[in-house]
Amino acid sequence: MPKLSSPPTASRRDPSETGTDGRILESAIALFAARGFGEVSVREIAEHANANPAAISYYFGAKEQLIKQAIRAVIAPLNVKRLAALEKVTAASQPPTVEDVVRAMVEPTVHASLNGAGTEKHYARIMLLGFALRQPFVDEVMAEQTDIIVVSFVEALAKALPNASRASLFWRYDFMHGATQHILLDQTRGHRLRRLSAGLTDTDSAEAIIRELIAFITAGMKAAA
Amino acid sequence: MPKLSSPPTASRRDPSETGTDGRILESAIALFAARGFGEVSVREIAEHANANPAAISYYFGAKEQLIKQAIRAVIAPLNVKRLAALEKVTAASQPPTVEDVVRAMVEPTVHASLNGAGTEKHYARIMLLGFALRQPFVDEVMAEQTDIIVVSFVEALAKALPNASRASLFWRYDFMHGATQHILLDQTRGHRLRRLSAGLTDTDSAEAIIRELIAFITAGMKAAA
DNA sequence: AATTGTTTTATACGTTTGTTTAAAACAAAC
DNA sequence: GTTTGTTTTAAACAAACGTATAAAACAATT
Repeated sequence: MPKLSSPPTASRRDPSETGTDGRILESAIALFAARGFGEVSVREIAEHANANPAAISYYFGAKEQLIKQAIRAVIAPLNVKRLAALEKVTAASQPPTVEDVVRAMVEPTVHASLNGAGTEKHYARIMLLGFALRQPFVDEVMAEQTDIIVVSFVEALAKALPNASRASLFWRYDFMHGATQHILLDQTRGHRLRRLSAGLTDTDSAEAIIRELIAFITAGMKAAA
Repeated sequence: MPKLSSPPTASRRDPSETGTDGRILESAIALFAARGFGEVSVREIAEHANANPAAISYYFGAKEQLIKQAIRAVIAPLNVKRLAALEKVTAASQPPTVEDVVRAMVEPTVHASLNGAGTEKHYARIMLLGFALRQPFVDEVMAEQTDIIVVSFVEALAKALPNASRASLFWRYDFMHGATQHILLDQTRGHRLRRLSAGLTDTDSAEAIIRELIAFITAGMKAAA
């Protein structure tokens, strides 16, 4: 158990400043993303981080805490970008267009997953695993990280589509999320869509994904009820 | 290892005819869906099925084979329904509408997940877990079960949208899949969307989900390139 | 140089894991 | 009723798991 006085992790802010705890967290994220939470052992993480297994207990306590921190570390910075992009289009005197709002969600998400440096690029996989592992402690951190985003974007969509019902906007937000999330997994799943389409879909190209997603989702958002 | 002469599993067709192997498979599916492949032990499955742990080895060999059979048993019958629904709308003399094709995908999928009897109702979770667990033997069975569906539906979409590019249709098929898949998980994730929308979205209602999905996806499919 | 607080290490504990073995129980055929 | 083939069982295997312990190494302060 970590010392109660001045927990080392809480004080450090940037995990890329390679202290032992930062190395552990980065290794955990990379290995989790590649193979899954339950499929990676703390020993493997420690080895990958050039650290001792006991150092994980020292800095993070139990494995559950490490998983929570990993989810947080990947999603939180992306949320900052999404909310910043959203504010940029909603702060204007004119109400935003549907495409503006959709872009504020899609662009940061796709760029992080495909071109992101560091832990950002593991967003899609970590998100998927967070949805897959159905345990209370995961639900907690997932809700903590994603609830605000849903509400903020639905509000912005309501400004862009004043005649749409609130219910429709919640449904369609979820469809947007699902479509975006799923296409971003193609890269890590052996480019299944690219293979099936005989190369017609370049699922490594952030620009292509963004273009196609925005066209599809924007039209879907505008659909009649 | 099972006897090589006349393997017991291969000869039985309906897993609900409660032989020991059928009970094991059903228990495995239910437990896997609830908690994940790696998080459920063969001992738990055996106990839930009122069987001996060794019976799993006897009928299925290794745990990997049991996982493969579980994925197959859940997805295969649903694929039959989807292809039947698709054939019904493409067999006519007139080309199908976009909505026809979308409905042929959405309706069987949603009904299976929400109103399905037996193992069908675990479709969304098993599908998610199949995508989450990135191992060669899982990729194999997932491809085996889903590749034909992609190709068939993209072909049908091409008939409904003769002016759309093939590339667009592949992209949008994937978006359709992602949106459908994700909304079906809300039920098993504590009704997160329903909670955030303060009850405006009834994610237990197959009719509501189908209606909203079809409106959104059909509009997305028709979007200009 | 000695002291204090923090970090890292080697080692071990008790469980649980997937799988195997060989014997027992059962069923069917003659 | 004995034989033959199949199914089920109890018991055990080695390996891997998460975590704890206590000593060593290190760093900072006086």
